[in-house]
Amino acid sequence: MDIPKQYDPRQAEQHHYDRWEKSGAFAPEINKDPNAEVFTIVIPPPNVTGSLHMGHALQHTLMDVMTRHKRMSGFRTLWLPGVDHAGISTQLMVSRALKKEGKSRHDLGREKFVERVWTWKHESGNQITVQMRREGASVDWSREKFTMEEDLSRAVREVFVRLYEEGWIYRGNRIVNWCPTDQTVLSDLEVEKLPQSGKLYYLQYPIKNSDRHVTVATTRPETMLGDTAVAVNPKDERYADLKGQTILLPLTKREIPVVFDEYVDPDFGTGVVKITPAHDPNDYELGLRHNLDQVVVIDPQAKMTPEAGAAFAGMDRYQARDKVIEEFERLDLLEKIVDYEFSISKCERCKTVIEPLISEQWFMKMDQLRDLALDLMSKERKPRFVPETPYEKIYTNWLENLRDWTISRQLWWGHQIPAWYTKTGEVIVARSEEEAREQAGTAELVQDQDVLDTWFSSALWPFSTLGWPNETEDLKTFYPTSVLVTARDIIFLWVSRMVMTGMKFVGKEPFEDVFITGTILDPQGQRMSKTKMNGVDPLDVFDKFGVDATRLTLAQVGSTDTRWNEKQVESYRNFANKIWNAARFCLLYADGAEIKPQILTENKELALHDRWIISRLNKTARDINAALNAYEFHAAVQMLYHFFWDDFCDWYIELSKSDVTSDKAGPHRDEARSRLLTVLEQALRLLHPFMPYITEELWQRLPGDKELHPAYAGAEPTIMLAAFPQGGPVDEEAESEMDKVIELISAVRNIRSELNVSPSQNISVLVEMQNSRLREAFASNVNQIQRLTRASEVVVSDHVNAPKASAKAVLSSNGYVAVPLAGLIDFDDETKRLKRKKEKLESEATKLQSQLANPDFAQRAPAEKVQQTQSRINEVQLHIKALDQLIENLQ
RNA sequence: AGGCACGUACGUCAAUGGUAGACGGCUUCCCUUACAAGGAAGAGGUUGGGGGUUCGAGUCCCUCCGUGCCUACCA
Repeated sequence: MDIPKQYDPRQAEQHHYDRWEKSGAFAPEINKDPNAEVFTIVIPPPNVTGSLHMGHALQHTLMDVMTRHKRMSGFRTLWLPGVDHAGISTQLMVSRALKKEGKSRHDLGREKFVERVWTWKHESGNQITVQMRREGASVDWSREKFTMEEDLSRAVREVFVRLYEEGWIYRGNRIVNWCPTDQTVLSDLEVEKLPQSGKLYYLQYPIKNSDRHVTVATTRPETMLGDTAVAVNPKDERYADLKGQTILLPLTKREIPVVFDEYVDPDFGTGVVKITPAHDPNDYELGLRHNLDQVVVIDPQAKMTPEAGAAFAGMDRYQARDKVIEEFERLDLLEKIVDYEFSISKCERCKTVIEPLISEQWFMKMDQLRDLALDLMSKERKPRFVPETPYEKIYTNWLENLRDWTISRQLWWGHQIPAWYTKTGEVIVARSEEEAREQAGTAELVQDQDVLDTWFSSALWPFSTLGWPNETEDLKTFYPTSVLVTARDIIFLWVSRMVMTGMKFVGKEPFEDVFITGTILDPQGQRMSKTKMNGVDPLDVFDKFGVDATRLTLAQVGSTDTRWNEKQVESYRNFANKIWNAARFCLLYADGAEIKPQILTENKELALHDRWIISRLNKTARDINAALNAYEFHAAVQMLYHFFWDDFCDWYIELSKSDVTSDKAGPHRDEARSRLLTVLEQALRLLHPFMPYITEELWQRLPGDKELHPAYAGAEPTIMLAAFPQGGPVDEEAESEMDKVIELISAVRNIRSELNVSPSQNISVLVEMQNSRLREAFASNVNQIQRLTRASEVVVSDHVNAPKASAKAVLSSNGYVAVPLAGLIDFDDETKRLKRKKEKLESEATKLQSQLANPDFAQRAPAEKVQQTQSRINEVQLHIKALDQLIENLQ
């Protein structure tokens, strides 16, 4: 067999995914066990406009690790993929393309525009699904969903109608966040507040029938044209005499009242606030309380309206601002302008400054839905957040302060609101136009032009994708899903809403657990973002180091924020190469070997290193299962790395090498080779959820029949469907004896290194060991010890007469090892070397003894702890004593 | 403005209140017949500062310093 010396990730990545997908191994139907437990994940649907970024790669890796682990453990697994129609982003993207042709969406008209979006979707909207295949994501493509397709749209309409009938969805005229660029309303969660340095303008408003004035402070002077009152705090004695006074609003000739409201903070600014109910959310609320007029002076294009006055009508809001200031200056009513830091609301997508406007929109009442989610948390503690802190609290706090959700959007791309209007203005909400006609008793209906917020359909994702509102088999089988894996920034936008709708419409929580991933930051600790251009493209990393190495790096990130560190990926690339070469060795000596998992459990007389590796394998498998079930990905990766590299490669392969590579063919050699190959095969299975490509590539090269998990009997062979090792008995005796063998070999290597004895120089190794069991263990491993210490002879005895000119090291359990080095030993240096070791031990002993000497410790610490400390002291002291002996012998 | 996290080796990160670890990097030696993307052996820490609780603190409490994140209607 010809196996290259270096692992080529690209080669493996090209060969397996298609076969997996076509064989149906990703679909739950592959599992033939009718009693199999079910494991489900629905993917957070990426935007159809999106391409893969590090956040996706992280989430997908974790979901794939879980899914592959559960699948190999015999679960009926479904990882359901899909894509979100992403209303605003997609509409913007297609509009931009149109602009290049010199057209706007209005030139096309709604119908043609939407057609155009669909064409775009079919041509270039599947980029991310291609990239997910590269990642190795074992999603069931046969169930792939898109939020705009008919069955999901049906679910959207169903939910809308039901909530409308209950009075939880309503239409109303309220102040909303308006984006003048995108020409649509936005929910509170779609605007971001950014700190900004600006100016605070102090304007003087004359008081009628008086020569006095009040001064108000504002960051947006242009809104004064829409002022309908000024307000002061009722407790503010400075302004008590304003009661009943009228203000002459400059530039407008309007007379406006003074109102008294607790909202005003007397300590800020002048303590007098100008009130513009039509253009500020707080003023709007205050206006309602005091029955104030709403004068609209800014229109949806952010231009001034005729109501702003002839001098301003048609002017841009910022131009108007300058003009207002100019006028105030001219009238000598501008008191001062000061520099001021404040936050400004911007459209999350296009960064335009939001203009609060009064507008007729659809809203969803959230109080009862919110209570469903809060009750679920308080009564059943669901969903379970991982990590629990701080996310459980963040989630509940947010729910407690939840306000109504603006669900309509003035876009064309999205789910058109299933509401129709009759000529007389009657509103009909229905599941379809026919239904609406029936209800209205007329065919002359006009459908509402708005669409729903993209997150409306996302909120239904865990059940709409499984066929709801139909009572499908999939819904019965896979809902509630097992775990949701997502980033923390959409806990409110998405997670909470899924919980609420899931409870309301299916009556059960949509997922048991919510795993919140960490964030991958750039090397400077900054968030990766398109605008900063500091993002690392996962596909570049795949190309450079391979998908498997990247996945291992990402899996380790888990739920902690981590700075991107390419070195880490490189080290896992090296790990992949190590795996490759370990397998290469096993395969080079596979003649006569077969994979027999039963040898791992049968009670047979085996050599120490065989018993040891089986024990290590069992323990590692057990611990990895536990770690994965607890979402401790970091721990699982560490365990795999150490098991494979340290235990399997550095020790087991080396210890079994002489048997495996022996010239003598025969059962002894065959069995050694079979054990090696079997352990390798088990290790590949453990690695597979993390490193699907290399493990499959190697597994396919292993000789003979390889067993699949019984649930997948008869399926096309793939490591994907082999049973995940569950772990078995741990052989404490073998582990402890092996530790001593390792200690002995390390001690000799240490002597070699410290005394600069070249590896090529022959040495003798003399071992004195009082403990008979260990003496036997050493004796029966003389060949291995000799090989690994590169010694010409190894003598093990209960008493050795080592020459004085020997380098020595103390072994635990009453023994020492001596390496005679006539001519190379300087007695003074050797004494110093041993004394250095002694010093280290002495400082440890001192520390422990002072602890033990403390009567409080002996009294209050658990007996077990005291016992442990005592026995450690004994051990250390024994070691010191032995060292003293060696030092004395040198004198 | 409030709230919440975080601060551990040169770097990135681990550590149910019980002797502080891993990987990379670094130093020395070695192309030993799976692998130099490798092997062997090392060096490296008052766990941001200070105080407290405890027999015992990286871990719990207080405080200061530093860094992030989220929420918010201060015009």
